[in-house]
Amino acid sequence: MPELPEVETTRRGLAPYVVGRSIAAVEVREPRLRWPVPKTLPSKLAGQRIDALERRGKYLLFGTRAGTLLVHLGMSGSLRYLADPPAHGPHDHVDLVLTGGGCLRFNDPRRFGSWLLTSTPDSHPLLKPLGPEPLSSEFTADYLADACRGRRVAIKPHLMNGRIVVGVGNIYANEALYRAGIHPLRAAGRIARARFAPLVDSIRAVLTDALEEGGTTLRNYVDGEGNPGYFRQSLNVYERAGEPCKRCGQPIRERVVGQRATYFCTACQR
DNA sequence: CTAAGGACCTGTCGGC
DNA sequence: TGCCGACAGGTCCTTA
Repeated sequence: MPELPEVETTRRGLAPYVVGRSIAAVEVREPRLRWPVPKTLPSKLAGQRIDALERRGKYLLFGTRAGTLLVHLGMSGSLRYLADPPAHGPHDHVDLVLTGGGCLRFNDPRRFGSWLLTSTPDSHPLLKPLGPEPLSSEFTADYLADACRGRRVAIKPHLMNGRIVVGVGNIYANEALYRAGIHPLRAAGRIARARFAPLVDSIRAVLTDALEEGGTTLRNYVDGEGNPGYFRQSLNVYERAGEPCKRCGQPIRERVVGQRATYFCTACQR
């Protein structure tokens, strides 16, 4: 579910409620997530102050003196701040209870999310291999052109590979390639050099626009305060198979590429 | 090394 | 109405 705009929206919404506050307890009702929630995680975090809430790719990083809590929302996860938490419901797997009332509640029907603790986030095996942040100055046309050189894989799954660039999932890969006029099945290594600047700009623009709308809600996603994202209405191709291209009127096509639904306009994308 | 496919889970929806 | 298969925003791991 959550791609960069949704995770960043969650981070921004939660930060004012949690940064500077202390953890009273971590209540793990269902430890069977993508990886088991470590049994020692609650005792290590109890009593710690949350000094920072940052994001790397689709991971949220809660910094404490005892280590950094890594939270990933997987496909269907959401993390909400509840000032006065009601009784937990289905799929409310973890509560991070703050001193003085309030808690962060993690809900994740499919359990592809994760809660892990590390004292060395920079060298953590899940974070270390990640590529640049797409909204940072590191992500340039030169960088992406290099990262595509000689690759036979289709550009769309290549953009969704976190080692190339982080934060771009299925919705925004489809949307960015539409904006850039690049066919999602084109081999990454067969993209002309001059097309990388517009592609980088398109990726940035899609993510930035989605961020302004609070992300995209298709099913489960809500931000830190429980609000859905409103970018769905701005999608040009995603889940629009058969509907007219907003630019040329041809029907949007759908195909499965790398096991993921892929949407494009054959007239506008080459 | 690269690339492709399976695996992990639950909920929902369309078709018969 | 009920059942079954396909599919859903991610990404690691295995296999070729």
